[in-house]
Amino acid sequence: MSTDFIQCIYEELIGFYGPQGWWPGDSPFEVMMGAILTQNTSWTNVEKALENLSSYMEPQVIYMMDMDKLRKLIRPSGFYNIKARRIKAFLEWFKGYNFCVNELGKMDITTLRGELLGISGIGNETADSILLYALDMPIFVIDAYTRRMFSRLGVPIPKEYEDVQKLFHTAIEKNTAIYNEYHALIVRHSKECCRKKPACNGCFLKNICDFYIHA
DNA sequence: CGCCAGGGCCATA
DNA sequence: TATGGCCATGGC
Repeated sequence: MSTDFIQCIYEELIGFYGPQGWWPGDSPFEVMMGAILTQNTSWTNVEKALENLSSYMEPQVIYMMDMDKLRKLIRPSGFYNIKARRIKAFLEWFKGYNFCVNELGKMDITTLRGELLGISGIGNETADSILLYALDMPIFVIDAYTRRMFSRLGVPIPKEYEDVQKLFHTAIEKNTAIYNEYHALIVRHSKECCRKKPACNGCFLKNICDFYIHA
């Protein structure tokens, strides 16, 4: 059963790597900006952009900021024309909640997710990253690493984002801290191990994988 | 030099 | 529904 396997992999990863303490960021708003900036972009480049933004890191300030200035500041993160537009679109929506994180935190998670997805430039992964890592809401983030890692380990992964998410929501208890750690661990392991050993051969997950999937 | 990174939108069939 | 093109920088 792949749900047991998914639980088990979490235990293995947390045992091996320990807690990851995501998301790196000084405030929920910075996490939201990072979530947009990191779309298809390496985190090291995002860090440069966030550093450039650091003295302006308040929603009202960036909302008022000249577009050309914003473009220039986030340039290192790549796709800077599009991302500047996406940040402005997000802030235009956020203004409706008085740029107040606490107001978002009081909302029903399904309603809020729907609103985030309605913003141009916010898709499934970015929305869920904001919900989980900026607002501490219990939702599992699915990304390319998650799909690749588990399909390589032998778990059949659906095509639709929501279907993959359901798989993890079913397998793991609904717990924000665990969802937070698990996704971070998947990213950590994917960067550290799977990139060097594309089939996950010989890594410490191999035995558990053989036991559950190939038994 | 080429490849890719913690996606998402849009046009086309 | 499902591909394919596009956006762009910096690390390796």
